[in-house]
Amino acid sequence: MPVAISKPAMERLSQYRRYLLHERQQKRTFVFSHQLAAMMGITASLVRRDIMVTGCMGNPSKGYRIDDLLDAIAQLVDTEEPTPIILVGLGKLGSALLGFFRSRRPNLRIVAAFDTHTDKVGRVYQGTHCYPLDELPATIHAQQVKTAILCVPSEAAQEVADTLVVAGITGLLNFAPTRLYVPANVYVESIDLTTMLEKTVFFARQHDCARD
Amino acid sequence: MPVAISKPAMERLSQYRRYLLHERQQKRTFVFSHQLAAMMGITASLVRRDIMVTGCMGNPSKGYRIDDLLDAIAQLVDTEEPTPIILVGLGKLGSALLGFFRSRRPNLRIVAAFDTHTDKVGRVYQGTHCYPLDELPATIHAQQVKTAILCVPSEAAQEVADTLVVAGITGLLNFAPTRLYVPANVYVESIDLTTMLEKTVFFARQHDCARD
DNA sequence: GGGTGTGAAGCCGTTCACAGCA
DNA sequence: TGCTGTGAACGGCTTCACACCC
Repeated sequence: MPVAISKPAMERLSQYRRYLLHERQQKRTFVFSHQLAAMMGITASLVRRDIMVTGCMGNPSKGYRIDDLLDAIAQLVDTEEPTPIILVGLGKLGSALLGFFRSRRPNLRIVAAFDTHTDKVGRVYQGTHCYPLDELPATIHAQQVKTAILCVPSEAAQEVADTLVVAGITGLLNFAPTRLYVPANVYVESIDLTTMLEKTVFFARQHDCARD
Repeated sequence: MPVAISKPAMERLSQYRRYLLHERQQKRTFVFSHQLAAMMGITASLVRRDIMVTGCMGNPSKGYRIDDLLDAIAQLVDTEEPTPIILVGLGKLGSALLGFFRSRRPNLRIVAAFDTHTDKVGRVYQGTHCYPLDELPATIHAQQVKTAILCVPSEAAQEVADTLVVAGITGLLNFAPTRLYVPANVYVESIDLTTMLEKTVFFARQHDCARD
């Protein structure tokens, strides 16, 4: 672990990259921190702080070289080879996510999908093969998979998570609205869609009241 | 706005509720703060702090009455009538979300979906009718919708968001990987799935290195 | 004794402020 | 002059610590 990166900083780096890639396509070669800040809706200091952890150096009159930034971010957050990922649970949400993640970052490849339903097993969804759950450990070992996306119903989530952890998964992106109990050496990122919607509704109402 | 609730507190209240509803189904009538804390993976003090803002009072020997808590949370975060919500963008992700949110909180009803593709308009997805985009303002006004879920491609997101805001939307749950520029009286909650996956991959690797 | 309610302290991410530099 | 790099200050959320109560 070369440098410690906080979770919010990590999220921002991922988003800087998206913007930088876009800018590079426009043949631009330099950016100022305040430009990144403006498009992210944050302060320029924060951008510079984030860039500090990448070790990238800017130039007071030109700003940061986009290629340097992209390399630095890639070196910090990516591996050399594409990272294999698996997805468990091919319900509506699961297969939508398969499609969503396909064709985003080419370095993040969903190499296999898993489901219990026998009618799904063997078929191909969004270009990804579906296997039965009991092939999980073999696939994880064979491809050295470390990250899994979990889209199974809440009731099954903990059990599947246990299987994944035993098989060697150390990172879980969890869409089931349940807390997962995992060992300390496993990272869980939960996206609780219902909670997010309730939160949006709540603040929508609050903002509505506050309007003049 | 009776009490100020921070964003993290709001998320936790939504999650307490899920657990409390589950407990009530098991015929349990009281909980201690440390029980809620254990299942959320947080400290008991934090739970008590959150409960403080609801105005609910506990009993040192019994804990909190579950019905009281549920009422207090509902009063704080819900409206009396079901809240109407619209969803824009019926791609794979959009229709998966329609299905996901249907049958979750009955008080949050997705009353209509919208898309530009003429072959989708007029059809029914997951029990929800799909309308063309130009009917957005009429529907928002007619049903007094304040919250919208945005699942359109990045390129279209800002334009659609502008339309929504003009029509009176004050809360946006955005799945497009772009920052949205909106007036200060509009709340935006963005779920950046690609960033979340990158984040998970990054910390998965870090945790993997740190294991003994 | 064990749990609640809450002032006070702590922590960590963000912002400020400014020296250094092109 | 205007931007970068960064120590110092700030602020808000979380945790500590403890009085009070059953």
